[in-house]
Amino acid sequence: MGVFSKTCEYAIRAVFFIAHKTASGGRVGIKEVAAGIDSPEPFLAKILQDLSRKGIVQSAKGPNGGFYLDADALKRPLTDIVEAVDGNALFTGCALGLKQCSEVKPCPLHGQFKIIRGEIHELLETTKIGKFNQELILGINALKK
Amino acid sequence: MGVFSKTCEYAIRAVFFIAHKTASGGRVGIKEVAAGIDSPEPFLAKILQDLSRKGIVQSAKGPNGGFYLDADALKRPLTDIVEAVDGNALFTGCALGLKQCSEVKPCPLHGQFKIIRGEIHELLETTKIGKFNQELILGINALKK
DNA sequence: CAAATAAAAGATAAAAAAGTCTTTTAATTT
DNA sequence: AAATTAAAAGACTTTTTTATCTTTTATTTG
Repeated sequence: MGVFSKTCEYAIRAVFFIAHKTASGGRVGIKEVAAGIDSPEPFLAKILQDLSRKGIVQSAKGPNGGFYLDADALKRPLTDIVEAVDGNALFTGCALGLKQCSEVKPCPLHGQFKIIRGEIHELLETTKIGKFNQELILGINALKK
Repeated sequence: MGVFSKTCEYAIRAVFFIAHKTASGGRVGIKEVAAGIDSPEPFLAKILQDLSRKGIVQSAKGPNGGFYLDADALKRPLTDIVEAVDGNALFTGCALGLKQCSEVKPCPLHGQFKIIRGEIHELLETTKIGKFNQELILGINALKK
C-alpha cells in the first residue's frame, strides 16, 4: 500500500504529463496521455473526466481537442489533486483509523504522525503542478514504468 | 485513504492492546481484544492468526488460553507489524507508483518523498511494541472510537 | 450542414480488500 | 477419559477499488 490510491497516482502523473506537454499552448489527447504515463486508457479517461469537472484540468471536445492546463491551473498545488481524488484522510486522519483521535484522547501514534502528516501536506501544498515542466521536457524526470 | 490498510490499523491496535493487557503475565481472549479496540471479531481473529503464525504475537489454546506477548515481542519495532501486514511498499515504493523510479530516473516527487518515507520508517523502527503500555493502562492513550 | 474528431457519460466487469460463518484442532479441567 | 474452552483453519460473502466497453454530446473543418 502506497501513500496515494492507484487512481491518485495516475491522476498526478497525468496532470504532470498534460502540464509539460501543453506548456506552450496546444492540447493533448487521452491516448497520448495514457501512453505517456503508462496507464489503462479507459480508466484514465474516467479520472480525467472527474478532474475536468472539478476544474483541475481543462478540456476541449472535437478536432484538435484534448486536455490542457491554463495559467491558473499550473500554479495550483498538488494538494488540490490529492484532495479531489483521495480526500483529506492523508492530511487529517488518524494513523490507526480512530474517529475520535485528538489531542484530548490521542492514539499512541498521534503526536508523531501529526508531524509527518504535516510534512506531507506542506510538501504537496508548496509543490505546484507546473513545477517539473522543464525537468520533464528534458527527460530528467520520468512519469512511466 | 490512510497511511496503513484497515487490516494493518486493526493489527497495530490489537498488538498494543494485547501488550498492555498482558504486561504482568496472563492472556487475553479474542473477544476482549475485539471489544477493546472496537473491531469486528471474526476479522480480527484472522489478523491475529496471521500475526501468531509470523511470531509477532503469541497464543495458547484451551481454557485460560488467549493471546499474549513474550519479553522479546515487546521489544520489537512497529515496522515488524507493518511489514507483516502491508509489506514494505510504504517504506520503499515510489509515491507515484512507478516500478523503475530511482536516483537514475526519478519521478518528480522522488527526492522529497524519499525523505518522508525515511522519517516514517525511522519512527516505526524506533517505536517498540511495548512503548505505550503505561499510557494505555493509565488511560492517557486510546485504542478505540 | 455533413463528416470526422475527441471528450463526457453511463453501464458493466474483474480484482482486491474487508468482513463473516462453520468446522477442526489443541489444551485444560473435572 | 469426557466435557469445556479457545484459537486455527477453511470456505464463503460483501464492499470497494480498479478497469473496460458502449453510447452520447460537443466542436471543428471541409
